Amino acid sequence: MNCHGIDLNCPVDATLRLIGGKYKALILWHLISGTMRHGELQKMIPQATPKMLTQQLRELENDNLLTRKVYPVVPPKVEYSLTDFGKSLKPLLFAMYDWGTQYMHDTGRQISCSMTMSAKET
Amino acid sequence: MNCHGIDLNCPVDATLRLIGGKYKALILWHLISGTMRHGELQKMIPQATPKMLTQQLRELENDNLLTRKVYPVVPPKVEYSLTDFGKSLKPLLFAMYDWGTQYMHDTGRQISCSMTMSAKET
DNA sequence: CAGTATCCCCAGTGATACTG
DNA sequence: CAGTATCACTGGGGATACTG
Repeated sequence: MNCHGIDLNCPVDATLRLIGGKYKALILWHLISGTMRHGELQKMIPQATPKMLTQQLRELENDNLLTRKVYPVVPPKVEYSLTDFGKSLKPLLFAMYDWGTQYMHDTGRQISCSMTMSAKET
Repeated sequence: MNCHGIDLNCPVDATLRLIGGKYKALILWHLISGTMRHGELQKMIPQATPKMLTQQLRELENDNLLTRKVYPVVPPKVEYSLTDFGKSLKPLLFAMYDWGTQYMHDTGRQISCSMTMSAKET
């Protein structure tokens, strides 16, 4: 039994169960460049509704891929950051980025969501 | 406009649109080790119903990630293989496999779906 | 701001039966 | 064997309104 009550026997399957959610890889990818607030993530992933974004963030938090830090201030402030476990996904996320970049280049599309290379060094 | 009628601007998003389908990464992963028939894939991905498997295979075919070869024999025989474009996903799929393997190892789970290392050399 | 709480709908999926 | 066709359902996800 895994964290979702289903047998995991294939590593690729296991990976997908953790980061295969609708916006999970995208969220994790954007968090590579650093801590972000809910609203910032919302702007970067506009296709996700606030509800969905929150839901995916909660699942990622439950799976220990990111941490949620709440500041007791008004107005509310919440920051999301990758855990070390989440950071271990960097090679995979960069592989996704690289393949997508190549694909978009080959098909002549613009790339409007880039990533500073400095993040890769961390 | 991309192949599904939605703007693609983030490479990670672009990647997910092509291989983010429910069983797509799994299908592509299993095809790395070579050509496979529908029934073989079905056994390797039992959680997918035949209908779903066919549907995902069609989408992958439409996106030129795999080819479908029909032999005009009785009983029918259909073989699926990765295209060169599909093979370009290998680094990404192996990154998924590697991360999943590490994760399963860390959480003390058995790995019953392995992959011969020979495939990696191709 | 960063969420919850509700309601609601339909598209994705399963189950079943059938066919070239 | 490798599908297609059909029906039925349900729960994932959208829309909206509200709150600490």
